[in-house]
Amino acid sequence: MKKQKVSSAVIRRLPRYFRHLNDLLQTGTVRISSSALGKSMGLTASQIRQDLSCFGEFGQQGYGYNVEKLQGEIAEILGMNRNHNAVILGAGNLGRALIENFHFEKNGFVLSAAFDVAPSIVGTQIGGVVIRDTAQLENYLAEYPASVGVLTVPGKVAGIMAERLVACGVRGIWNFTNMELELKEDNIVIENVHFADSLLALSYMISDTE
Amino acid sequence: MKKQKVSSAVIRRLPRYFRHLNDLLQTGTVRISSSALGKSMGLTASQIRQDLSCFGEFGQQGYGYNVEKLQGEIAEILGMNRNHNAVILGAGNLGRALIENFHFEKNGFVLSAAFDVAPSIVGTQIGGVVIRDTAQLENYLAEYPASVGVLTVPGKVAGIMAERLVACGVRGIWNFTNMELELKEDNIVIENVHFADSLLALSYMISDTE
DNA sequence: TAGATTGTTAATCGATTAACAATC
DNA sequence: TAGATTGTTAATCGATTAACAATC
Repeated sequence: MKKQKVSSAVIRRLPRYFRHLNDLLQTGTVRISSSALGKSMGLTASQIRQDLSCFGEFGQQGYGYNVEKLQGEIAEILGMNRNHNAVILGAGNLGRALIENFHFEKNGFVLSAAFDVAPSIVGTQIGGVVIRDTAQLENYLAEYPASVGVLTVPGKVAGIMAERLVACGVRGIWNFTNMELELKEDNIVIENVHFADSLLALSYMISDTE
Repeated sequence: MKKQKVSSAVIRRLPRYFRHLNDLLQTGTVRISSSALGKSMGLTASQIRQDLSCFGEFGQQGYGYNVEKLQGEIAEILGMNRNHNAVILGAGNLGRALIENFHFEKNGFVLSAAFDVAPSIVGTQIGGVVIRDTAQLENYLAEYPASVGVLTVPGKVAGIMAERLVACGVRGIWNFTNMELELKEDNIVIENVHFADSLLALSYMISDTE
C-alpha cells in the first residue's frame, strides 16, 4: 500500500491530521484547502500537500479536499480499519485508566482482554473487560490473537512480559513502563510512552528563559 | 545558560541521555565515550558530541565523559534542580495513576497538590497527596505557586482549566487530555501526551508490511 | 610518549518550503 | 471562462554525519 519509505516525521503528523479532520467533521465542514488546514494546525500548505502525496492524490484542483473522504483515507493509511486487537498487561492505576477512559474503538482497536497477577482482581471486570490471570496469557492469545500488547506493568517485569507477548505473536508493544525494551526479535514495533521524558522536556522548556 | 537556540530534536534527546546515564550509574560505570554511549542508545558518536556542544564542554580528550558529572550537567540543563512545583487537576484513574506511580521527585518536581470536583474524594489523600476542591485552585496557588499544571481532567473542561492554571501563574501545562489546547496567553509551554496519536502511530507501523 | 577521544568545522543528507504547470 | 487549488519539481533550510586538529 505504501508507495515509498515514509519518514517518521510524516507518520507522527498523520494522527494529528486525523484528529483535526475529525474536529472539522464535527463542526460540519465539508471541504478544506491545504492552506486552511495548515493555518489551523500550524503547518504550511506545502507540507500538508507533500505529506499527503506520500500516499496518494486525495484532493481536487480548485476545490481542496473533501473532509470526510480525506479523513477516511487517513484512517485507512493509519490501519484503523484492520480490526486490530489489543490486550493490556497490568491492571493497576494506569491500566485501569486506559481500560476505562481510553477509547480503543475510536482508534480502530478492540481491547479484548486485560491481565494481572493480583488474585484479588483476577476474574473481576473493569469497564466491561474481564481481568484474567497473567498465567493464562499464552492460552488466551493462542485462542484470541492480538496485534498489540499494552504494557502497564511494573518496570521490573516489563522485559519479561514483552518477550512473552512477542512469543504469542504480538506485532507491536505500546510501552507505558519507564524501561527501554530490547527485544531479541526483529520487526516488532515498540511505541514508548515515556512520561518522564515528556515531563523533562517540559521542564527544560519552562526553565529556558533565564 | 543556553548558548544558542536548541532544536527540538536535541531537547527530546536530553531526557534519554539522562535516563541512559542513570542506568550506567546504577551499573557502576564511571566513564563513557561518545561512541560507546552512542552504540548503546542507537545514535552516532558525532550526534552525541554535537548535542552536548549546545550546552558546554563536558568531556575530556582521550578519556570521554565522567558519567556522574555528565548526568549532573544534563539534570541541570533540564532544569531538574529548580524545585519546580506541580499540581494535578483531575484525580480520576489517570490522575491517581500519576499521583501514586509517577515519581515526580525523580524528575526534579514536587507534586504539591491534586484537585478534583467530586465531593466524595475531596479531602481524602492519595499516595500522601491531599485531594482539594477544584474551587480552591486559585486560593491554593496564590499561597503555594506551581510552575506546572497537570491536566488529567475530562476533555470538555480542559480548556477552562488550562486558562485557570495560566491565570494562576503556571508556566507549563502537561496535557493528558485529548484536546488541543489553545491559550490566549503567549509563552506558556504546553506539553501534550496524546495517547491516541501514539497508538495510531503504532497502528500505522504494524499495518505497514503488506 | 602514543593512543584515545574530545569539540568543532565542513560535507552530506533529508525534510521543509517555494514555485508553478496542470486542471477542476 | 477565471479563480482557486492541487500534485510535483526545484530551492532552501536545518539536522545529522564525517573528518580532523587539539590535547588529555
